Amino acid sequence: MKVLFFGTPLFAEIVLEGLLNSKHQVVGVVCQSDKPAGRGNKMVSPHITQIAKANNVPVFQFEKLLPHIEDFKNIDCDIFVTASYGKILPKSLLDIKLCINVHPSLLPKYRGATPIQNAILNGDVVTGVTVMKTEVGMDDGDIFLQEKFNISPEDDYTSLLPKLADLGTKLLLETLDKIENGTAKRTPQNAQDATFVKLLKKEDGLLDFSLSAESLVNKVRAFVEFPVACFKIGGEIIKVYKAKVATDDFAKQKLAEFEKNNFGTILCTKKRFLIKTGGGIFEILKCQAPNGKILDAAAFLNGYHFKSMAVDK
RNA sequence: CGCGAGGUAGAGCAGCUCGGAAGCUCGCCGGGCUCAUAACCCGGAGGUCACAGGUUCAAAUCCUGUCCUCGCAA
Repeated sequence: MKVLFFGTPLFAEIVLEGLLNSKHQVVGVVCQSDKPAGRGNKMVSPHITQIAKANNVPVFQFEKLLPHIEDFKNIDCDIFVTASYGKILPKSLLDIKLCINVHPSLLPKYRGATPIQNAILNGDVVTGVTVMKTEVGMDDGDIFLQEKFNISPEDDYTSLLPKLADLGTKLLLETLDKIENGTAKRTPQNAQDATFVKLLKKEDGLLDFSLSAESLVNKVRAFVEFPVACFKIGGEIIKVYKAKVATDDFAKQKLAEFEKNNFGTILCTKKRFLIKTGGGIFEILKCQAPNGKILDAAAFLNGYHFKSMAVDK
């Protein structure tokens, strides 16, 4: 089939690559417009544009889609496919052709912008990918295909996203085949079971050490790309990129030594970075001081001068 | 020219204000001690202080330029 693809970030890139390597033909890639980014605020194109250009696929970048409805009507294609495009498509656009979407969750659970992060954040063991009809409502269209996927305790957002994107690609290709030969079936979502997840904000990353160590580790895993889990000590922000719950004897012994201290107390600074929490011991494995590089805990501790032996409240 | 921080031994850092013998913590190599070690003791290797100019009797340190890295903001 001739596909017009809508998508912008990494998840969309992976699905697009899968489409390009399939028997289906991608007639164009629609992504968000260039934005100033990085030091110097230079204008940067979404990376997906390079993939499109490398495959000689035309790229369409619009600030708003609505003024370009007539242009879309003139594009020779059979179907629209969206994958993490980043904006809601107007009804007048969805009326032109059938439009299907790849969404990395078990819909109707986790409708919205950050399904992968929230699955990890909540400590889910199972998530999945859904291919459904794109509607004006947020991720509420009829489901074509859905498949579960196990989240490993070792997975963080960075490692899980490509796995779900690969699964999404597989389901998308199956759906396209079924639509093409007329065997596709749709199942409405059960709206009563729907949950919604919002865009993440900077302040969402702040770690609250009154919570359990396990939930803090989940936040680290979920937010590793953005906004990055962090805490303050002596007024300085320390970002945490990798952490675990410490349950070994050495850690337990340290916890016993500081039995009377409040949560947020740093238990050990020799070679391991342990912090007492409201439930268990939080161990930092990779972190970053302001202006510094991301370091292993041992390297970080060699040179870092603690201004306090407890995390700021 | 968006704002800011930095480049010193294999790693992480101090020293720069106020120029005058290259330091700390770890790692590495060798030896010692211990029932034991994520402990301790002794010794050792390892640096063109990012690069290029300038000032000076003397520059990691002061001045100018270049390259690279990172944080913030978007």
